[in-house]
Amino acid sequence: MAERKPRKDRNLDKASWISAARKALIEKGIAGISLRQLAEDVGATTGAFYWQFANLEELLEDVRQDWAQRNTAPFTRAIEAAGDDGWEKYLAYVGVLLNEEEYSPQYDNAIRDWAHSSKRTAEVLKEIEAFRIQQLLQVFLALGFTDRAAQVRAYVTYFHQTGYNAMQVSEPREERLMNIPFYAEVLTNRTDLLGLKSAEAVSDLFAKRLGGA
Amino acid sequence: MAERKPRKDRNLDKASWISAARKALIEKGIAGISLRQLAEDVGATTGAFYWQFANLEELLEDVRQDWAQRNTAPFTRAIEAAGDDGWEKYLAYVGVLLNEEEYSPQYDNAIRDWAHSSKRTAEVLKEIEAFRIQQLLQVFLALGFTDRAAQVRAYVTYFHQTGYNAMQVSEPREERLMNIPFYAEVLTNRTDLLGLKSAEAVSDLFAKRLGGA
DNA sequence: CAACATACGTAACACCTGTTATGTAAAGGC
DNA sequence: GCCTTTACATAACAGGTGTTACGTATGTTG
Repeated sequence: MAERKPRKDRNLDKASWISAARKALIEKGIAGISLRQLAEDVGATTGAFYWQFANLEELLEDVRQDWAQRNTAPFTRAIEAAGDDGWEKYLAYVGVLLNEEEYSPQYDNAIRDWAHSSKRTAEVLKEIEAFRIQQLLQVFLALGFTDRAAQVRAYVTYFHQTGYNAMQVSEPREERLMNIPFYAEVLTNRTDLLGLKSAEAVSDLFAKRLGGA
Repeated sequence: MAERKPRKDRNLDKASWISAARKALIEKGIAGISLRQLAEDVGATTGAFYWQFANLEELLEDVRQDWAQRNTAPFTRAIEAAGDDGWEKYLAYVGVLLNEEEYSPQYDNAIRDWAHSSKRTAEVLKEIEAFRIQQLLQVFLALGFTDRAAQVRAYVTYFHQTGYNAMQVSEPREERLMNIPFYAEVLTNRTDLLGLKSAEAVSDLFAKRLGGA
């Protein structure tokens, strides 16, 4: 097995290994990453791995950076694009959360798990989370909250989302959409969305905003 | 090493192994649990282990049950003891969260991590979390919220706490105490605690309640 | 005092891990 | 056509894992 293919048919670059590692990390946790398994996934052997990376740790560091980029950029883009209005910024944030093709909550979970056994991962995670909370703080300041009130609402919003992801809640999408107006009321004190009486109405709101941005 | 001690000096029961496993799980995650390491911790060898347990899985199942009991009972006790008033129930819940000798958020984290690679652990976790959220729902119903509003506030409260723990936030205790009135306002809409202007005043409130129960 | 069950310790098994040394087929340069 | 470099595959090494077979000291019973 693992027969040698003609040169043109193969393109074993770093990205292939990172992609396989990301997939394994998300599906089975950091303990599920094994060189032999990764090699099988990319259709190569462990020997090939060491042509692209000095060692496993080098790949893992690339995975950390891959996560930091993939799971942060979508929020930054959306919130910036929403303009200066706080309510628009909040809706943009929720919009990214709902559109899970843009970012992966499971990726977040896997990194957080990994951080418990890897100092370096904990370091990267801490840095990114501080950035995200700071980002949410700006949203709540733009919404008119000040000082500790804004800080606490940013915390509740982020912690709530983290907890929701960590628990891998499996509620029907309709249920999730119907809850959004209520979450918005608790977190921002704004009742704007409570008039939306169907899941479709909520869904449309964010679809429209995505198109307009 | 590992010399044979006189029979009277040793008490290698299941609890010793469970305790060592709990410690290892919390500190290093499920991957950090190794039979040889556990044996060293309890001052025995792997051979001794198989006298108490049929295999590793049997110990791990005991650990799952250990967690379910330890990290749920304190909340049940406190909320029941608080009587029928919703506000008192909420304060009792927060009181347990603050008094981390009663339950271990790190234990929760470790179990949640483990659940990502163990179907059985995920099963136990899911069951316990459903119970906890149901418990919080009763608190918010007692506070006067109804239907989806009560449900959403129970979710936000639990998810927020889970996220807070998962992130291993390292804020000074004074900071944490000062935030409590604001969290209470966001989650319950009650402003009762906003008058407390010092960390000590918040701390006293819960100390008094603990004594009175 | 002898016989027996209890409660371990010791050592080995098979399997898995990251890593490395070495072999080798393909591509490019002269 | 030869030579060198590239890009792998193969196989082995050292060290870790759960598990098991077996030896052995201790405590209990007759």
